Amino acid sequence: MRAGNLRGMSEGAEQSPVRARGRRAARTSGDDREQAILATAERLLDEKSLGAISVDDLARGAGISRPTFYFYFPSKDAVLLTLLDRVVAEADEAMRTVFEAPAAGPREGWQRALAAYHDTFRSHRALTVAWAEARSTSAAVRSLWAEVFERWVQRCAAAIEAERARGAAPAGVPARNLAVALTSMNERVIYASLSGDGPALAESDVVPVLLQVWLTAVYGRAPE
Amino acid sequence: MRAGNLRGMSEGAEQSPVRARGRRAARTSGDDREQAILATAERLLDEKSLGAISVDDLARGAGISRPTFYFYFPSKDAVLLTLLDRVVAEADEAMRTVFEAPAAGPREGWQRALAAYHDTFRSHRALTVAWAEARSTSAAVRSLWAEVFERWVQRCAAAIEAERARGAAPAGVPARNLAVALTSMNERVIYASLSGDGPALAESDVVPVLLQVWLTAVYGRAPE
DNA sequence: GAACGAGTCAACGCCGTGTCGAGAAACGGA
DNA sequence: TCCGTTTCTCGACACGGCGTTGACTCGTTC
Repeated sequence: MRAGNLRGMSEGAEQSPVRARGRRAARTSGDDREQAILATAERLLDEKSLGAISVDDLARGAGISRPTFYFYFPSKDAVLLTLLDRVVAEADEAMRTVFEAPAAGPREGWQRALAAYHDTFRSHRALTVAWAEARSTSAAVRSLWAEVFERWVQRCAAAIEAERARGAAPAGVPARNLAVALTSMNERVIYASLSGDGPALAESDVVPVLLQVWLTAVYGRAPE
Repeated sequence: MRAGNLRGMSEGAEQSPVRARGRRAARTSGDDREQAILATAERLLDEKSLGAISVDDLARGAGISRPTFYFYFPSKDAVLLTLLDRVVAEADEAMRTVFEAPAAGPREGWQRALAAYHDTFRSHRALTVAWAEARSTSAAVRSLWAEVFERWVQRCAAAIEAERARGAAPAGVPARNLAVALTSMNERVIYASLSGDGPALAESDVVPVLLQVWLTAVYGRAPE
């Protein structure tokens, strides 16, 4: 009895589901179904919100019955989590790239980081919106988000501290607090521009505006 | 047949539910029930999330049966919306007060505005968290939020423009875009600190950090 | 060809929502 | 005082989503 990949219970590593133990992964029709479910989920998310998608929709879309769905995934959230793992990997990779590449100057560097953040989520609009939606209902989704957020905050806080250390940025509130506030801004502004609900910035305005706020917050000074 | 107050359908004004048409509001046991429902909702929200509260919980808490609940409110969301109307009124009042009172200086003024924003939502923690949660499931809730957000943005954008006009703040990205980004930051940072999920600022750090970002973003300059 | 595991699904139980229609309770007039 | 109207109440229902159970098929392996 395949337990599905266990997203949804116990957080943690759990990279690839140990799959293909047998020499040649004999008869993998099961994997096809699993992929079909994931593909269906991604397709349906382009059309409707996560809440409007039922397990039955996913099963039908993958050409199986509802109980069979549960053979592959323990819940709808687990499907989302599996999909999100890809996005998270991509986001982490983008972050690594950006923070390790040498920048021509501060403006260049922060600009690139913000653009990377924006691009990553913009290129997975539907998933990003579903992610935010599921945060209120699933602790696992919430904590996956918290991990990603935390990694960005740490990178940014470290970068701010480095700028302060070399005398390029003035001291002020703790670097970590600054990073938390600014990263929160990124998150909310980008989400609003992707989901299109309420007053939001046009996509082309997002990075310039965020950049201005980041630069002044990190390097600028208040009046008096 | 009382239609309940019609929160949940057709947005709009709809201040007080036209109640008490009869000379003396003869026999208002109905109002008592309605208040009981609202009070129950507020009490339960302190204990559990909106999603974990069923219509049955609200009905039982108010001492009535589930069908009777529907005599007073068309849905659970409508109860929340009614509760939120109070918070919105309070937030608008706080905003009006803050923006109309003369400030000793820029720092004073913005500090007061941020504190007002923070205080308003902090004093209704449970409702604020429920509000955010319901935004993903109810269009009415979403649009109520958008209205409040928009009013703050307009006030702040106007204030920024005034500062620019009198030469105190440099030109840069459009004032409205700046206001949208900064207000988004407020929203997200305050929500995170109230809901306590994921990495968040301590409540006492919220206003100082936000203030630093606002001041530098409005008045400061980027390097080069 | 028996035993096994992977895969499949009809049928079930549970819980939440919202509605319908039959009443009880209070009032306002004739 | 009775009678109609309005207000209010709820038992019973229909529906839909979730997750589980138990039996059944079908290849593979020994």
